[in-house]
Amino acid sequence: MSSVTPFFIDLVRTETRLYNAVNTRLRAELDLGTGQFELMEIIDRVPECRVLDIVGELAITVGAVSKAVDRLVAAGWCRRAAHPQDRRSSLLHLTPEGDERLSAARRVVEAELAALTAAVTPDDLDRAAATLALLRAALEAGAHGQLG
Amino acid sequence: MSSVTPFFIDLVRTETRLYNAVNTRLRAELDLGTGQFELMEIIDRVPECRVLDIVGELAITVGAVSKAVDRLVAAGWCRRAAHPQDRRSSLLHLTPEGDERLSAARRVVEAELAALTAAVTPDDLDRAAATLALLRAALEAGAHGQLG
DNA sequence: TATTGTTATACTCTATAACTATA
DNA sequence: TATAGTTATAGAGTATAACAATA
Repeated sequence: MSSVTPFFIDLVRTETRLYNAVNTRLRAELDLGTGQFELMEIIDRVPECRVLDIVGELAITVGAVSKAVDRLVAAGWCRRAAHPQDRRSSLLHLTPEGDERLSAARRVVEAELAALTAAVTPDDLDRAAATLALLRAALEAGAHGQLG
Repeated sequence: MSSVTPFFIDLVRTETRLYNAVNTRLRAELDLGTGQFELMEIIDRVPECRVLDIVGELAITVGAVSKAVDRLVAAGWCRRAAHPQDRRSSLLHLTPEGDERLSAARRVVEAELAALTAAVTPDDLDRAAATLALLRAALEAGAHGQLG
């Protein structure tokens, strides 16, 4: 049987390099980190988004998300609104400025990624994407709310 | 044309979950982090390994590697030896204890990854691995020593 | 009691840069 | 001068856990 560890190592190395490159472009052009971009993507996509929704999707700690939201709020890109049914919780939504920043970031990210992945055929990339999506879904189904 | 961003997001999410799970197992069973495992893998594999060799492979900063090596040395798993030709540099090598720890870690990592990726067929996994390896090589060729 | 989030501590990593020693 | 590595600072991530407010 073949080993899975080399796949893991290539996955980690590729992720690091893509993430770093995207981060550099976003910082230079929009004064935004990749982490902030990911947070804003989720807040924009998930209806009535709460902090724990972000925790579940990013698989990072609730403390880290809470502080990251603080920074988005301080930047003027996000607001916390009172949750009508659950007063422990806040509903997160982007401000108009946040929405504009996110739209611009999406274009930068896509352009940078397209350039970086040009060495691989679209067909191979699509197949790898499908496998990763499947693997991701299986990992999320198995995690049951825990990180990892 | 199809978008590359969803591929990137699935890549990052999958990497995070696999990395977290491996990290949890290594911490619990060997009191070792995944980052330390990666460092020791490189030190073990690269002949006459120097700090900058690790920087080039992991795409993290030289400061982070220098401190990480400090921790490996403090744990008794690695030593710095004087470089015979270049006295600015040290040659890194694992101690016998480090070697044993690495061997044990390899088994834990492979077992954990095999369990986590069971939802994907070996054939699909091999193809995704080949695509990632190709993409990784292209990114490393393009980076020319810079991070990213 | 369990859940949602905030806050605190300590550690690791990030970028950036000053700095030493050597090539 | 350039390179190899160490060290320092500040910001952001990690785990862990105490904590408040609410379900």
